[in-house]
Amino acid sequence: MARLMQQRKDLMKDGIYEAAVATLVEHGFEAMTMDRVANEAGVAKGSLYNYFPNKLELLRFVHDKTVGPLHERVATILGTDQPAVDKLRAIFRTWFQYISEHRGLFHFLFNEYAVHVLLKREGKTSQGNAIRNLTAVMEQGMAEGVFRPVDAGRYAVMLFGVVRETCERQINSHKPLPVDDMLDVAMDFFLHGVGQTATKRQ
Amino acid sequence: MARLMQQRKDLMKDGIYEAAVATLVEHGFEAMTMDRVANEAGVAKGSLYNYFPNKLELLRFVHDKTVGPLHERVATILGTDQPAVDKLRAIFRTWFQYISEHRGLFHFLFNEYAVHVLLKREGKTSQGNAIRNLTAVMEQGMAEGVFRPVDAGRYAVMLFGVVRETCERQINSHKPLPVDDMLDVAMDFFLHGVGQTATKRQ
Amino acid sequence: MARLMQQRKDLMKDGIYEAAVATLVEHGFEAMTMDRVANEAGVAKGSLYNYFPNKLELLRFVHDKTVGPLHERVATILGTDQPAVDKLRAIFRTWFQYISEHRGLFHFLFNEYAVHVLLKREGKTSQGNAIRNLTAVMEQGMAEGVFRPVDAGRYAVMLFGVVRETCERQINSHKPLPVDDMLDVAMDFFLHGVGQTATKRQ
Amino acid sequence: MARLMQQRKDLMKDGIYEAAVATLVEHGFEAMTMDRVANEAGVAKGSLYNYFPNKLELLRFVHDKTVGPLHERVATILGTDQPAVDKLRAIFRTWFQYISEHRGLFHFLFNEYAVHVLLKREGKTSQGNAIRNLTAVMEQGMAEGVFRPVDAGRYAVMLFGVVRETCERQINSHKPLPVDDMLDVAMDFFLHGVGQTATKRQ
DNA sequence: CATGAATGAGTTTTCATTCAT
DNA sequence: GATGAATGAAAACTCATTCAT
Repeated sequence: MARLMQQRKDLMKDGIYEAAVATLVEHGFEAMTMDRVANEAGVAKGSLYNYFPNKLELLRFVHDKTVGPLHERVATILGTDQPAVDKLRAIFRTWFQYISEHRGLFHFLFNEYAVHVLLKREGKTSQGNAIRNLTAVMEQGMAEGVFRPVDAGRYAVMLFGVVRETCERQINSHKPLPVDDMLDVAMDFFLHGVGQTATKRQ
Repeated sequence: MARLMQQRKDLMKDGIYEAAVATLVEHGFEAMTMDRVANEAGVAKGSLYNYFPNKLELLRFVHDKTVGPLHERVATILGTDQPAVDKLRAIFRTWFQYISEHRGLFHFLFNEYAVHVLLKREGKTSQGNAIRNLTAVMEQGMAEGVFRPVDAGRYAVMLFGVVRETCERQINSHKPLPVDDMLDVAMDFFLHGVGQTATKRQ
Repeated sequence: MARLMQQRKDLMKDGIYEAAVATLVEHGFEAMTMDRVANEAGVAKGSLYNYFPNKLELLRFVHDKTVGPLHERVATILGTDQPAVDKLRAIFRTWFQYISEHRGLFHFLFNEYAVHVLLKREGKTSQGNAIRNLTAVMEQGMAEGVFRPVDAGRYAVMLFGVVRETCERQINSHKPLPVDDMLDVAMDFFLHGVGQTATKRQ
Repeated sequence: MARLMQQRKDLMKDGIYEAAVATLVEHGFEAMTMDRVANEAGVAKGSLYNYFPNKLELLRFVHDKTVGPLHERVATILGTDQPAVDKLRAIFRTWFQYISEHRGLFHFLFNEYAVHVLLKREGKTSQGNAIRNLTAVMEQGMAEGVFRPVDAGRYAVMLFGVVRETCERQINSHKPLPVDDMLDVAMDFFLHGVGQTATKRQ
């Protein structure tokens, strides 16, 4: 009985979630009004407030539900004992795949100022998390001797920039690229840079 | 006579521009109301509409007037006959300096969804422009033989990602880094990547 | 059988009554929502409507159940064969004690506009009742010869004003006075007024 | 020019004031919505906010504009060098007259819980003011030897209760009494009380 | 009967835009 | 052209009431 109720409740939350995402993707953040979400979800405006105390909380829910699985998958990868390079490939692949499957949410999650502000309050921006993870892998790679000794944090930032911008292009492009393709290019850039005479460095 | 009128008009537009920027920086994008801009500019709200048909057009103007000088400086650099690597350094330096000097405007210029939508219409986002420029330099570098032969466009995208994310960190950081520092790190990453055994590639 | 049901029903109504009073006292009239009452009573919001057809009726019930005992006590006093002055003292004492014990409900019971409107319909406001009672005692006192011959109804009104305002001060004061104290002062004012040369009247 | 503008502005404020009062009188405080006020005033809802930053401020304005003149008249009386009894008569007359002229506002100003709360924040309830004034006159009367030596503050409270309740009856009565009549009765009660054998006190 | 999710009209407030002066 | 009051369409949020389970 209680189980059924809970299921029902979850179903409703999921419905609202999907409506919110649809609204977000279709009209952007500024236009995501409670009215539209309710309308899209096919429920009354007031009903939204039975599930989320306010718009912010709904936003948070959308964010968490969207980003959560991604974080989990990445966490799993980080927990393995693969070499750094393999972890990196796996993480990149996860991201690229995820992005390819959730094209519309990308802008919302990464670019939206409001979301940025909203989530920064709690110090849990997606970027922050991602960069922390990348930093860990960078350090592992340096320990393994496969990465040059650099400032792991700052290179993680740049690395994240590479991935992010790649994703953004993927999203906005009319003919999206295969995941493996993106992966190879990013790894190549990351590992070797663009300079021709890399030997000089030695 | 007409010239004087035009000057007068331009002066007014400039005043409004500065008021808009001040409002933007001080209160953020969401809170940039016509009321506040008018107030900041010391003119009546209605007067704004004598110079800009609507808020969007005002935003466009602000964007263009803000980003314009940046584009010009970059264009100048592109027009010189320096080697690709030097051009790149110069462009990066320009950007980093610019960002450091316009911290408050960063989100508005690069990330704000509304601006994105606003400017995408004409295919002239800052990103688009920047990446086109970087692609040109990449191609020059390859022609010079200092860059490996790669897909210039896609590497330009990643390169832009490096710069953009670096800028974003710079903006959000409590203790911003010196421009030269950012520059060295970005160039190092760009040229050599992170991989240790670069020699293997040969 | 039916009796048990009725008892059960009454029990429920009492529970709701107490919850309503608690809400009223804690959060004030404006914030007394059906939600809060249900919550406080530990029943479902919908259940309230099995016992009261609507919020107004609940309010009416709360009012009556709260004021009822007061009326009864006063009625008992009126029914005795004490002299008017003693009755008056007894009634005043009853009121002052009651107010001291129900501080939080005062506004709701005496001043709240909504309640006023709500109850005026039936011409049975607390004030109306109280003044009728006072009028009776005034008349008795005049018959006994201890009160001057005056317009009983109008003096009853003023007398009620004395009591009411005293109560209101008591409620709003940070250091409430002892009941006997209030009583003595009110009786003194009522009997003698403030004029110095009362003898002149004779 | 500026004068005309100011006049225009004041006219609007007055219009809103009157609309607010009308709404208040007709429907009570709870039902005084900005919508209704705007409607009653014949202006757009948004226009209200050009004159009052929020509903509370509108309320405050209504209160002040309503009560202000009364306070002024009373202050004038207090400033004279009449004997206490004459001052009292004059003050009472002012109140009774004022009440007779503003019947509908009475409940709002004296009985409304919300107003009470609202104004208590600033320690400027009408009651507070009135009682302070009465206390001063009480003290003067005692100094003059025409009033018995009593606790001026507490008797002022009761005195105010007399006046207030008289006013309230006046408001709610179908056949209001002449001001002079109310005045005589109140003064008589105040000076002599109701007790027959006042001589006993001596 | 008990429940509590669903409803939707109603509330305050904001703000881009218009327009009479 | 300049002004700023007037507008009204949203927006977020509340809450008494209903009703399927």
